[in-house]
Amino acid sequence: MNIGEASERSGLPAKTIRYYEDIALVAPDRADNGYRDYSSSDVHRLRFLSRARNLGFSIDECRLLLSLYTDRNRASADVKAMAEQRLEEIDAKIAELQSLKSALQPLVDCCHGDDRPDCPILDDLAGLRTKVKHAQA
Amino acid sequence: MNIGEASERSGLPAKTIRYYEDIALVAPDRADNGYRDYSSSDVHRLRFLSRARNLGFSIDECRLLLSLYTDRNRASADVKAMAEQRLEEIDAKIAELQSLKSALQPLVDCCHGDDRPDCPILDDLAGLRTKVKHAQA
DNA sequence: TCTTGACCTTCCAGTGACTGGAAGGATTAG
DNA sequence: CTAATCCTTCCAGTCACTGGAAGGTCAAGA
Repeated sequence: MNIGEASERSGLPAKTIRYYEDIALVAPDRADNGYRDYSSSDVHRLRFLSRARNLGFSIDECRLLLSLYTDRNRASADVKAMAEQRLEEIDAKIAELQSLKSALQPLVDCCHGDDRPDCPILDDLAGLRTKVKHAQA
Repeated sequence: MNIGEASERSGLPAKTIRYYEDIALVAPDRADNGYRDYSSSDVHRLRFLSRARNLGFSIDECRLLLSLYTDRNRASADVKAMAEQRLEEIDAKIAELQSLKSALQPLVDCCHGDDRPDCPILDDLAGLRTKVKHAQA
């Protein structure tokens, strides 16, 4: 099948599929007219990539996951370790965002947000640490 | 002061400071020897940038925040709106990561993670939807 | 048969916000 | 005098695409 159909079936944009070929994640055949010709196992591979990317695995991790996937002797421990690391990264990112939020929220809460010029958010950015009233829940 | 000291005082790497000059966020003087010469208000600006970046504002948002900061007539509403949008982005990102986590966690939980080859994580990536036992809390 | 439009190809450049490194000049300490 | 440290500019690389230009191919309709 042509790249358009492979794109539809895998859910990946054609541009992305060509890019994945550039970096050797897929290797479709070529038809006589020069068009790429995808087999259903190519599409399978693309769907695998799509899912793994959606779970936040990097391209290099995807490459490794693919090689583990096609290696009938791999140990599930290898995959589990990668997934656990992903989970840790996710947790770290969530924690970071929550601390960001707890820094920004009180500033927003105590900025009156009208057409007067004084603004505790800018004051904070400028390093003028004014007392921030804790917002009532 | 030279860039090294400005870097120390602002907490930004010298590379970053030069980059900020490239994109016109700061404009230090030049000494006779060609070295950049930072005033304390330059450093103030850099610290402002550092704080805003740490809160996750983009470079363009920082540019806007700086211009609002130096505009004595700005309305605090403008700044508040930007900060509120940031908060929304943060919330959206947290939600996304949590949904990622809830997709990945059960796979990790039910992967035995030993040297046997069968692995529910890879099965899921491959589209083989095996039943995932809900982990006991 | 011609033409239109959808599809495909390659290649180049841009994204955001830096970061690394090379090559070379200036300054300072010993 | 020399070595180390600092500074300069400029170029390239990061990550994972994405946009666009220029042009070839194909299928359907008038």
